[in-house]
Amino acid sequence: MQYDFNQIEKKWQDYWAKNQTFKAVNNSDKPKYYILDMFPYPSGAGLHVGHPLGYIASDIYARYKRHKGFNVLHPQGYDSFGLPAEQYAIQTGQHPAVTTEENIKTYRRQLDQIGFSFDWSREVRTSDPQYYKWTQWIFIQLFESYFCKDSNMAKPISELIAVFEAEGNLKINAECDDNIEPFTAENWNSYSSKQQQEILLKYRLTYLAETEVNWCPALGTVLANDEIVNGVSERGGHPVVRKKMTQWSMRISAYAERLLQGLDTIDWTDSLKESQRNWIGKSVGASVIFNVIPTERSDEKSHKIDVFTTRPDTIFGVSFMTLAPEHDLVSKITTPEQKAEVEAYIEKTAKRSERDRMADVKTISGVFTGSYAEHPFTKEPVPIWIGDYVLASYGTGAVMSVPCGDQRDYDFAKHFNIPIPNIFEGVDISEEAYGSKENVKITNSDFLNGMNMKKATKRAIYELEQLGQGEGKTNYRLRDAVFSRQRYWGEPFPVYYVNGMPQMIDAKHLPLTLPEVEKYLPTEEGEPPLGRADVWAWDTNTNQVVSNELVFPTELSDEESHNGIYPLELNTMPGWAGSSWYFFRYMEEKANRDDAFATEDALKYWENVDLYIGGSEHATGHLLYSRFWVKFMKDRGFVNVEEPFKKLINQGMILGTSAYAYVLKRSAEMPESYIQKDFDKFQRAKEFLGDCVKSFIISKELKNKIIHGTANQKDLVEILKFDNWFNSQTKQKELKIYLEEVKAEDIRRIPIPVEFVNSSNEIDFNSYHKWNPEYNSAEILSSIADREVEKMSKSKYNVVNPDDIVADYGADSLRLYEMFLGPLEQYKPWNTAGITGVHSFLKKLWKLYADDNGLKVNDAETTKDSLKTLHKTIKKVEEDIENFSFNTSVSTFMIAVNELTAQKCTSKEILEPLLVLISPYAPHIAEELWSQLGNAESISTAPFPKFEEKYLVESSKEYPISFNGKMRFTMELPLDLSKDEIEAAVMANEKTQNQLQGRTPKKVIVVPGKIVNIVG
RNA sequence: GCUGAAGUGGUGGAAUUGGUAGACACGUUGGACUUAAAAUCCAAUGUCCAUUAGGACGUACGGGUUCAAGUCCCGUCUUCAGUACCA
Repeated sequence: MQYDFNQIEKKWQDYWAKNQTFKAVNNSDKPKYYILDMFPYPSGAGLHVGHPLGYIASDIYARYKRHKGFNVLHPQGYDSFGLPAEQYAIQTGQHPAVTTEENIKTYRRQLDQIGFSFDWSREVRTSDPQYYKWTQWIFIQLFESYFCKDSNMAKPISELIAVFEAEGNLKINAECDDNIEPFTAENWNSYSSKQQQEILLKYRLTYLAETEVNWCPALGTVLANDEIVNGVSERGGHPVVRKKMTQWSMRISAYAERLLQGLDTIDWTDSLKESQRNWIGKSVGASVIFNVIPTERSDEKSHKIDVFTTRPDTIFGVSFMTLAPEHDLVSKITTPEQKAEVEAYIEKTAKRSERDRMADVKTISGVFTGSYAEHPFTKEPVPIWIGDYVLASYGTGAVMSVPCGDQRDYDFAKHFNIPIPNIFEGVDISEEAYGSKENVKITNSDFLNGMNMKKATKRAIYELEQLGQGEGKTNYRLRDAVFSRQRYWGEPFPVYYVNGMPQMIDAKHLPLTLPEVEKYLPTEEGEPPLGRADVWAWDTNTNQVVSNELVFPTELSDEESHNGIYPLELNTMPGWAGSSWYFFRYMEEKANRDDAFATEDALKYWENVDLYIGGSEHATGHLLYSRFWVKFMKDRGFVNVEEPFKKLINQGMILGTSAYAYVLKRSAEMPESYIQKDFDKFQRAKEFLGDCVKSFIISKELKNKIIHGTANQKDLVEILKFDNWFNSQTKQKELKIYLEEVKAEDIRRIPIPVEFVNSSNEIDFNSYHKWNPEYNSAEILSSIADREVEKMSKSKYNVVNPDDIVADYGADSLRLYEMFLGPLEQYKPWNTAGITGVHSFLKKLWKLYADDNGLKVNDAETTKDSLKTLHKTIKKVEEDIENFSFNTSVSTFMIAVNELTAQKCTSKEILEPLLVLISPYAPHIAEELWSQLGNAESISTAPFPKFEEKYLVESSKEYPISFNGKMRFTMELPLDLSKDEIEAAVMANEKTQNQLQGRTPKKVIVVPGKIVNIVG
């Protein structure tokens, strides 16, 4: 009986599918457990070995939970709207739905052969109209809601309208746009419908607003910040301009405080919570209004500068103000004398990206506007500057500068010779600002003198309020999220426009499906791709999508004479729309999904996700938006939970181990990109060529030490050793001289596909030359590959496809190896060579149960050793899984199998439970052996073995005997000895006397069961 | 700049509360089997010194606490990720 993994794995995957082994049920006596992976975007490239890492971990946990008696929901689906399919459509004209369908098929095939215990009957796809119908529905609910600050929750907009009708907006405490004019009930009732709609938009949780975007006219599209490099588009290098566009926004800022507070209730990693906290960016302080002093020549009335500060206690330390160069007031308050300089500065700043402004902290720049503001208390004039260290996008885009208390203000003041008044008692500020909030008293500050920060802050706010020039304020960095995309392959908005005002399509007519277009590009006028659709208007008479031609031209129509056919929204929703609620959809079985996104019963039963596994790159995107939508849905009574994901684990990325060879050929026509211009890499290349067997490279660290002059004697010895080694070998010397003459452009570094490099880093040139004959005549080609760890990518030829691994070693080997690589959350390199280790482990495991003559397992008596091995393993594996330390349990299995093999164990009593332990990790081999042992049911139904301490109790211990903390030898002693008895036994040992060489120990430390340390 | 994570053999990594550093694998070397190769099995394998016995050094670097430090404390460096000069 051989371990035929291909046959076994196929057999059990078919069995699971046929018997629906992993189908979850929505009612059960067992406790529920919902374990979810971040669903994948089905890209055209298919899976590489990095993708399944998180799925394997969650699958192990899901299978483990089933053994532990839980009703487990472990679904999978596809985030199938997205840019790559659209780009492919633009290039090839193929409908994104078609390519997406193909990609999903590939993904499914690849996932299936890894043996996941997914309940595929609950699959979701965000691009499926039956799914996005409900995404559109949620959008409508957001539109029909506002955020009540009194009750701190979302409420139906109808309630707000009722208030407006009864008392206007004077008393209402609701989250809204900044530019709200107060109105009475009378005003409201006299407004036209359009005016009322405009006002309501300012309160709705999703609303239309003018937003600044990075517009690239050449591409006809909006670009993300990281798609722009040096002011031009990353692809194509086209110019990018800032442009205002009307877009849908989500009022996520209303939920800032709840999103922050909620973090304390969920079990996520501290680093992840920290990045969300930073993103929300709460700061408590005050807003202060400074009146600009009008000059004779400046225009009209006085302007007001609103600043936000976290340190109102330092208000008497203000010696200047700084506005962001983009600040609206700049053009209004700049004096004619300063105008030229200010404008030049603004132009200069506009070219710098925010990243640029941020990275460069050394350069201090700014310009005086010529104007002054009046200090609210002292009434002294305060000069107003502009400086690019103040960002327009945060707070009010203006700062009251307190150089004695803030280092950036201090540097700015020093640079421009602005006075630095000291308001801290007994603090020296001649060298730097005093940023600490603790242990200091305020001075030179009128009514704040002698107070500490806390007290002074309170008092300053009180005094500002008395003057009407400020108030206590909490500021959040979190901005409302733009929700429109100028793309084709996304959810259409269920929105049509009457007189320019957005109207929702009634939920019962959803889904509003994507129209057909002949091209997936923006229109020539710069409209989104949906602008190309011919049939894209809403007929309110029939509630159907009809031809655009039926829409009355706006100039001819007013509301009365309209024919009831209106243009539909041309934008689509962003990628995070569908992913913000998909975890609820899985809760419902497909049969019941027509009338609700999930039934109440299903939502009540599954509540929220118990364990969520995915990449940390979603920390502030998906994971924040989902929390926002769930809170909203809770407020409106659609779901019962406040948070979507109770526990969350980030899996680290698996990196590729690229291989490079160095080629020396002066006249070769080789791609420019292979030339090593980087000095370090050039040196490395020379060393590789100089000695293809072993390369000694001075580490980067050592180089840095030499540069910084911090190398110690030991480091210098290292360097000398390297030189000696290189010089002592004549052949090397010749080669070295030869290489000395070599110019950087003579050495090429060529990527070698990883499949042509063996585990000893030797390059298989036969295969390589067949694949690429270009370098057949190269003068020298390093025969050993230089390895580099980088992201897996096609262009680096380091992608490893799981299909190949499964074909060569089997899914169980792949699963074990992915776990064996290292801790789940860590970034780690993939190296296929190492898989032989886990593969031969599986073979050894098989041999424990079966040999050429068939099954070896029998009813033999258990031995003490075997029981000990088994229970040690149970204990460790259980602890490991609970701690998500999957790498260490693989080692534990190896140790167990090595031990049981050495013990020649054949006892069913030992070997049967061992299979259950291994089955979450290597389910196929476990199922096969389990059924060979005569079990009719799938191993997934078996309970997890129970650990029993009694098998691990020892009677003696191999004590390490240390002298001054250094272990010298070990001594086997019974565990029931007292401290004194242990000491006596150790002192009587001949080796102890050898170590002491006649000295009398000063002290003997005995920790029973642990260690003996002899001092002296 | 700030925030977070990390730094252990040739490589991936282990050491869960301070108690035998390097488990388990990969790789390497030697051996067995074989006409040969593959597969499999056995042995060695942190570095240095020593014929052996054994010894010295060793967890990024420099200090400290302790009978005992990879683990705790202080300082420094490096790498990776994120970022918003956050007033």
